[in-house]
Amino acid sequence: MTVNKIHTPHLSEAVHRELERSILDGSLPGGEKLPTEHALAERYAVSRSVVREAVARLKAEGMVEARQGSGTYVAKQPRVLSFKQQAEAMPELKQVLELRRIVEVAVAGLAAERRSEADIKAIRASLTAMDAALAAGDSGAAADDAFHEAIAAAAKNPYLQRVVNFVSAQFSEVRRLTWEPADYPNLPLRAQDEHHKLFEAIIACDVEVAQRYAASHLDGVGSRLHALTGKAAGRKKR
Amino acid sequence: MTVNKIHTPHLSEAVHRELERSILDGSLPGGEKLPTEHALAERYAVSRSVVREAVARLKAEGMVEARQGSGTYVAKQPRVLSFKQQAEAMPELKQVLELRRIVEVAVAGLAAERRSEADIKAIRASLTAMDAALAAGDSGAAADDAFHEAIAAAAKNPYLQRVVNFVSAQFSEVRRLTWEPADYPNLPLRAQDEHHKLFEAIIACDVEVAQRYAASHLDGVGSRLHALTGKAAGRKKR
DNA sequence: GTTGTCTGATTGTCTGACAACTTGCTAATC
DNA sequence: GATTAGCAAGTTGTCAGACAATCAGACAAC
Repeated sequence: MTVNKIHTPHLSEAVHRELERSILDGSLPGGEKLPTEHALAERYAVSRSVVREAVARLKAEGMVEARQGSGTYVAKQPRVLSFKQQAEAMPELKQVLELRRIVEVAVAGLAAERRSEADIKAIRASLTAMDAALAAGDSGAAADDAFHEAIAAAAKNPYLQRVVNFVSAQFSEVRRLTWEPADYPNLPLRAQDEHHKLFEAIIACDVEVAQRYAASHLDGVGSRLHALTGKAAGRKKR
Repeated sequence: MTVNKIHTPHLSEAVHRELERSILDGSLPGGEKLPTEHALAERYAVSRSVVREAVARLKAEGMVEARQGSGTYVAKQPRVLSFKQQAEAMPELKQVLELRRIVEVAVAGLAAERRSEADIKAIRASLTAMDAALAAGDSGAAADDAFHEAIAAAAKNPYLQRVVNFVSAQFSEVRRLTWEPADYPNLPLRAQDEHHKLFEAIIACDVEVAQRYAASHLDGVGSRLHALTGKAAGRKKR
């Protein structure tokens, strides 16, 4: 039994995605009434059941609210959106980075304060994996992910962990590019140096130094993001 | 047209809630197979459509994954849960408070740095509403909510705003208790004093002072939480 | 042990019907 | 003219049954 098997696309998922896109791109603004189930079923050439299931998903996400006899309305101010949805709605990495910096600097300090031997072991393993990737000219993006996750786990606060995991996920593309050896030969080296210093501070239970290196590392991420953005734009013109 | 009208309970929502509870309380652990739609329909004495809609909601939340021909399984490691779901899974307010403190202190500084006249106006309105509630012996909980939201808006970062809104929502019960005049006559006064000082710092664009007052206020929230927890436990025994 | 086929089980979709609820229009009343 | 009550039409919520699509396990053949 493998729960993670790739599932096939279904109509209800496709309709859900389409409606979600319409809401997020502003075609269907907050408070607006969705077309009736009957109309949506016609538009997408599916049965009403499929539409209802797609709408049930939107309800679960708090994106719409249905009133029996009246219609289904886009939530006026979706209060509780998942981070995933927010990222899709607002792909502003610099703003994510700001959140990331605030949280990960604090997390680094807490990790230095609360880390166990097991935490150290996990962080070291990811660091070692990154070193190996560097030496082999491979991508260490996955190990880089694991590094940040391990530090967040060392902070011993699941809420902080989730925020870190979320912001980390938004940066997975940047991280992947950063680790492309052919494209940016020096970037992983610099980031890895910062990783090592952060790790030493966490081992040493030095809260302030850990925070300082985390801040420096995140600032480095910021400037690398800037560099990547510029270079990616340049490539697009070609 | 009022989008925020309280909606009537529906079967699909009740089944969704039940299943969600089973998953969150561990009765249905990660990777486990849900009963079949047919079985669930029998158990809850509803039609299969109702079950399907409830399950569609769970799918949207990433809590389950369905495999046609096999069954529906609890997600092994829900990676992207909404903050709401996380709160329900981990009702540890002290840990939420830690996240809250980290983020709201930073947000206070950013608000002092970035606030516009409109932001000031909004913050002042909520502060005024809290003053009025105090004078009238009413609950200022809603205005208290608005106060924190307005400050988060002044930080001009939607991600931070969402985190603040989320952690604020987790504290709505504490806030409500804090504003119960009969129960804790001095608590709102002390919190309001802190609100005013924070506001003055934001007006003055004084980042450090704003952060200091925010930190102090959040520490106050922490000790009030401790007091409320103790008192609430005491009341339960009676 | 591996591959192919078949069967039964389960989810996904469709259709039609009726219940429950909302909204707007019209008639009656003041 | 303003207000209220009743009703029809429209819309969502639920039910039931049928069939399509997919999966997992059993068993046979190699």
